[in-house]
Amino acid sequence: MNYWLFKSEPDAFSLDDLKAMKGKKDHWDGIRNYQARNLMRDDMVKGDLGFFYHSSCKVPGIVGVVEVVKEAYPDHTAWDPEGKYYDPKSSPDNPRWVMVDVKFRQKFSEVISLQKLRTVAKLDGMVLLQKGSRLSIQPVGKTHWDTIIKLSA
DNA sequence: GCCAACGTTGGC
DNA sequence: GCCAACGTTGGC
Repeated sequence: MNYWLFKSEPDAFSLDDLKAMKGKKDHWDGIRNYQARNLMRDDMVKGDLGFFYHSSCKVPGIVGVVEVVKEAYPDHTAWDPEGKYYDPKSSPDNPRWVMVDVKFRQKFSEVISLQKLRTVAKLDGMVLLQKGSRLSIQPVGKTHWDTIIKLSA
């Protein structure tokens, strides 16, 4: 059982958007960073849980929890020349990018803001809080996970 | 909108 | 394989 953090701009795709999807699930497409891809492809398994993080918005922070319900498979949005995630170097024969499916699990009663997270000593070392960190899929340690879940209660 | 930090690209 | 130039991310 692994824990993760999924970053998304709520203007593009929010936790509420996920909740509103059929089956409350969707594919996590558009990842175009090798480190993030490798985490999804190599380490993410069905049943893993992840925080849903809202970035580039008024109050950046963790808004809820999602579950990985399908493991990595080719990201077909890379093959659409009209799409904004098009990558000519990816093809069905040789897919360069992958995605997973995630399902809505929980929305916190209030956002646990980045500002708040920075004040919690137990979260020292969390990838999200490291300077210059902009990885869009991040691993979260169990201790950090539990600490944040407690904060949400 | 600014800008620091980071990843990627491509010439050499 | 180095590294300068460029594009992107994301908090503020």
